Amino acid sequence: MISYPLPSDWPADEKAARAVQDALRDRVVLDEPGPPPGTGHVTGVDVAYDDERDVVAAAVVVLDAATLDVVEEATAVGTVAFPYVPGLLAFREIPAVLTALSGLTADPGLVVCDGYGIAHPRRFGLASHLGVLTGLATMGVAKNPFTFSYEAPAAPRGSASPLLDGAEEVGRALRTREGVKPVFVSAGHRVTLANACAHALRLTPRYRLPESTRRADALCRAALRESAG
DNA sequence: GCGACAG
DNA sequence: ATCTTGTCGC
Repeated sequence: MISYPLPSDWPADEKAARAVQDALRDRVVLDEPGPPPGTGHVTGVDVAYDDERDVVAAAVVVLDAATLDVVEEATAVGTVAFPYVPGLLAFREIPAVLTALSGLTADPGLVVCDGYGIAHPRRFGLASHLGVLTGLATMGVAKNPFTFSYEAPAAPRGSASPLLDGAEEVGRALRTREGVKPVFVSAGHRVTLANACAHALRLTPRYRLPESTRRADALCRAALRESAG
């Protein structure tokens, strides 16, 4: 099994965190198409919190990309080491996520994060950060447009419209269910935006959110409950 | 200065 | 993220 250690220079405050983002953003790879949709593995990642106890639980669920069957799961429980600050989400979630990923035996394949990749104030969101640290292909699927703007995509499933930061397309608003609020897809690392959207559609045969994040969400919540009572 | 703001 | 009852709909 592969180990994904937390960098020794992990920041403790906001100023240092932004400096880390500025130092690593150039390592993001966006010219690789990424794994073909429907092949290999797709891994969902999510994190849950218990603010009262300062506890964080992360879960990673490896799925067979073709059947969406669960191949392997892993969780990690730890202490919250960073507050939620818009734009710095990665520093709150990544420590526990790396520990959970290190518990896997299977190849993660494409990692799908609950949040953003390149669609970020400094173009280095959670998915991109996780990709650079692990070398894995990553993408983000967020439930909200964050600070970006978009025009509602057409009603049919599969319709999409650009997610904009000014005039720059940083991601895409993708309709995964007919007539339902779209999800916001962005490339993280070693994946193309078009390919990321194709993966997102394959992962949503029934619900608005990807099966990968739904599985990971349920698992990290369960892990958090079991860590308490 | 004010409001907005992934999870 | 998390706190929370009922409610509308397939």
